[in-house]
Amino acid sequence: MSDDDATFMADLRRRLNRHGLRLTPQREAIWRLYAASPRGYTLPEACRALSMRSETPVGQATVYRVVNALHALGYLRFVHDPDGEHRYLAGRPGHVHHLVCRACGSAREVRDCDLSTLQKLLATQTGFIVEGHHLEFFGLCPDCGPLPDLRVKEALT
Amino acid sequence: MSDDDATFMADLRRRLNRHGLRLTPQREAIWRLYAASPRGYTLPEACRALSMRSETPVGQATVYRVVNALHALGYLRFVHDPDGEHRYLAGRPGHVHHLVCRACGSAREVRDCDLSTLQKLLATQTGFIVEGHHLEFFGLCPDCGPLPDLRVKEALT
DNA sequence: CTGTATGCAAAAGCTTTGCAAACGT
DNA sequence: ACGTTTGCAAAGCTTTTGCATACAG
Repeated sequence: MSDDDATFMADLRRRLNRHGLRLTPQREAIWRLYAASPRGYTLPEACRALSMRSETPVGQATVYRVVNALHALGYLRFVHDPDGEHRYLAGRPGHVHHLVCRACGSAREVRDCDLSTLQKLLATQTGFIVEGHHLEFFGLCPDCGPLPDLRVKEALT
Repeated sequence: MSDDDATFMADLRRRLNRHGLRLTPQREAIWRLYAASPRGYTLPEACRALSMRSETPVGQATVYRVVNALHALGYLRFVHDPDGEHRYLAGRPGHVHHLVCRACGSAREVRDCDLSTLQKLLATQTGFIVEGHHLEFFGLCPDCGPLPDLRVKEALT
């Protein structure tokens, strides 16, 4: 285990404790699973991945409960699949958007985002109190694209 | 039935026919349901709304099939609930974003959106082929806001 | 007429919940 | 020790599918 990793786990433990929550082997396993994948997992995917692995298998109900908790604490975010499914990703709290590959599903964070002008304009024009926004870019990552139309591939299966 | 309405239905029929699909009373009922609501419906909500109504009740399987078809044809879009649920809305095809009220859920279209500069920048910086984006604003509509924190209300139920 | 669409009911999948036993602090 | 967490299994949802019947074009 690297130093960074140990430090991070200690942080995670403190942060959980501050909310009256505990760091268990299952919670650590779930965090590690997500931290190791740029693509993230939907809940059913995470259940499958964590029940099949030999070391610290995690029950389905626990996966649902813990992923929701980590999301509420800001340790996990989610992006929307091409199918609209929630795909959870490891990430620290803050205002971040994503660039998601439609072929392999891997995601990168997008830090620049100046929509404040547009938000103010919307507020004046519509009378809405604009509280925030959700923005996702999609396309093909350097490893996947360019490709022929993906539907062609699907048709061959 | 107004002229516009009749014209629209004729368009819908033609467009369906072009894909080998037919305009049935059920499909018309589903379209009308959506066209009449600025808030839209999730699939289960639409099922409930369409099975309870006296005239042309529509079976659940049909609602799922037809909403998906209308979405594929571009007649319905969806936005994401606060819970992340898909809430379908009537709307013509094209590049449109939404401003969604978190209190009543009603949505308004946002037509201005210049993210092309940002998209190009992302493409150069990351090597992704950026194909598009999904953008939603949320806040409180003129009828609903300002309000005290909604979670307070939930806690009292 | 032909092929599409519908409704039913069953199946499959996803998510939540109650509870006794196990465990972290 | 205490209160939290876990896993199981059941229950509650949402969504899909197969098939016989009905209907639009």
